Amino acid sequence: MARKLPPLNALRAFEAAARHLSFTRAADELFVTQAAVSHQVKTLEEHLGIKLFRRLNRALMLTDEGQKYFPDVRDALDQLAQATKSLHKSDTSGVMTLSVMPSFASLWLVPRLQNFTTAYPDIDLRISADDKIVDFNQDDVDCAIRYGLGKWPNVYTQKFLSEAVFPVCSPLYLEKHPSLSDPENLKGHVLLHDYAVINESERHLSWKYWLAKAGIDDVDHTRGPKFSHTHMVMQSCLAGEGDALGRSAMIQSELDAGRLVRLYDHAIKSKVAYYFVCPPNAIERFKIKAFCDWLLSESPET
Amino acid sequence: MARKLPPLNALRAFEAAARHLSFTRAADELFVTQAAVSHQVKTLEEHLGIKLFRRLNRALMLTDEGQKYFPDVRDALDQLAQATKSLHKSDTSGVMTLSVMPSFASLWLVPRLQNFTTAYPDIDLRISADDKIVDFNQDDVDCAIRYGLGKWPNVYTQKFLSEAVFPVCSPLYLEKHPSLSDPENLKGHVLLHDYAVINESERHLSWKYWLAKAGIDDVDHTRGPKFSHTHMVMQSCLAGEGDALGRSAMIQSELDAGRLVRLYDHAIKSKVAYYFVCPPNAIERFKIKAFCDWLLSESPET
DNA sequence: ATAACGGATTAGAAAAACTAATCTGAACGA
DNA sequence: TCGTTCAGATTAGTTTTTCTAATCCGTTAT
Repeated sequence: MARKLPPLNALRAFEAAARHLSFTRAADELFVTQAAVSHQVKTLEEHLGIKLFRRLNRALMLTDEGQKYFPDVRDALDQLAQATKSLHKSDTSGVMTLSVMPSFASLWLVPRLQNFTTAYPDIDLRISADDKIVDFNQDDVDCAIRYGLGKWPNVYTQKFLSEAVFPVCSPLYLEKHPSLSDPENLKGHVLLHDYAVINESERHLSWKYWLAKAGIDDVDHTRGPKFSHTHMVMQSCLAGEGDALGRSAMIQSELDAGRLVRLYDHAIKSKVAYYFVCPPNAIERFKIKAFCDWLLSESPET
Repeated sequence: MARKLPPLNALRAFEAAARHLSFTRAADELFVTQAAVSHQVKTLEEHLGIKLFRRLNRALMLTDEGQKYFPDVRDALDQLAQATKSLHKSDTSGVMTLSVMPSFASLWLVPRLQNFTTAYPDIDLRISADDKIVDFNQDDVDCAIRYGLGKWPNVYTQKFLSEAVFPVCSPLYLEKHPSLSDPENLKGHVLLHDYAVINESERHLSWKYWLAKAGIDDVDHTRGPKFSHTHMVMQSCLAGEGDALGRSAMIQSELDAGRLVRLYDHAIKSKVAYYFVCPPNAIERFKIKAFCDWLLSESPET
């Protein structure tokens, strides 16, 4: 095909200058100096071999040729702007892929998801439940939910849910075990562990950390069954097999339903929280923005 | 208004890549490397926050969003290309200003001009008869005819008429004066001078130079009336008042009509000639090209 | 006269674009 | 299963373009 196009940035300058009939005002619009516009227009005129403006003493006017050229250029640029806007604003339908940790997906997200799909029936949300941190450049994913401190480079970040950690157990278990009015009583309890909690950033989810924070040093934090995933820990706990460290975000519905009860008020309010992340400009997109807004609306914190 | 446009050059790269479904082939079309296209597309995708391509192992395909964006971008760029082409090719009407030396205008150009205006009735040719050399950046002139060696910077140059210089007189004058079979006889003649001929590049138009070239050293080249313009010299000569140095380009019609006769065969074929000049790319314009072509067609040399 | 306006010009700084070289991962072929 | 090819990604450094700051110039308004 090999289209022959003039310098496109120069066209933009020309269009603005023609619209304003002033290099100075065009420069303001484009956030550059008057000199820049002057250069660009000159470049264009030289490229075309056609004078587009008649520079008068105090005014600027289009030559016949400029007069003829301007509407076409304006319309074409309008079309580009329009197409770009549509791309951002009106992608109200189609696939949107979200990457999320499996535990969060099953315990928090999925139970609430119906609200979203009802509100936006045209958005085909795909959940990619995976513990690895996605690279938006690499993986075919539009946005993600991440758990951490909110410091990730090169992404738009929006915190939507913070988390407190405290011991919970089933009412059944509570009946059968020593009073828990005092944390010391934990000595006689079965502690359920999530052994996926290994790295530093998640140590606040371990009994060791929680007991230390609570000032309890005579309970053996290594005792009790260990599970590979949070939801297995919770299943065990719901079944009345012991005490688990509950993450507020994950167990709210269980607490509400009375299937779990909270022991003591002492909670570790962690700095770690749940964040919505997406590529820096993707938040402009209708779908992405809609989902992010929905997350915030589902959060008890907003 | 403040239109919000993505990086335009990146759009061009995207369009080509989408059309070819290959960065490599797009790069070929745009005369850049594959890496450049890759960069540009990435820039665009980051700017938009939207992935436009799905990079597969061996193939490239558009994402849903890219699919939607592409036709709009293609059409807009087409429109720009079209508008630009129109500007160049189909400005078959309207004003076109030509700068030309007054002498050449009256003696060569104007007599022939009817042929041009008949062929292109929609082109409104304005003749700006002026001896100064125009600056296309400064003066509101589309093209010019210049007399010289054809070495002007920053302009498109097309030689269309070279010039020989030789003595002429009117038949009347010839009758009344000594035989002119021999250049020596010029001694008894009246020499008509063009005193506008002052600078080096025009010395070949002076009797002094011509006589020297003809190997005649016993004729006083300072004798005779002096006129400020070529056409005054010619008027005097036509009136039978003396011998003038005729410039072939200017007097062809007088010779043809028998109003002037040529003396001797000895002519100075000068390196100086008549050139059509215009801004470098202006020759792409229909009007300009048409005029230049017409000049060439009017020249006896083509 | 003189200030103000609006564009042009110039030189140099900043930013964008491009290239060359290399890497990657998948598919193809023997 | 190894090596080759293909197409895009990446990286670092260069080149080109674009932009700015400062100043100039001609005109107009006060």
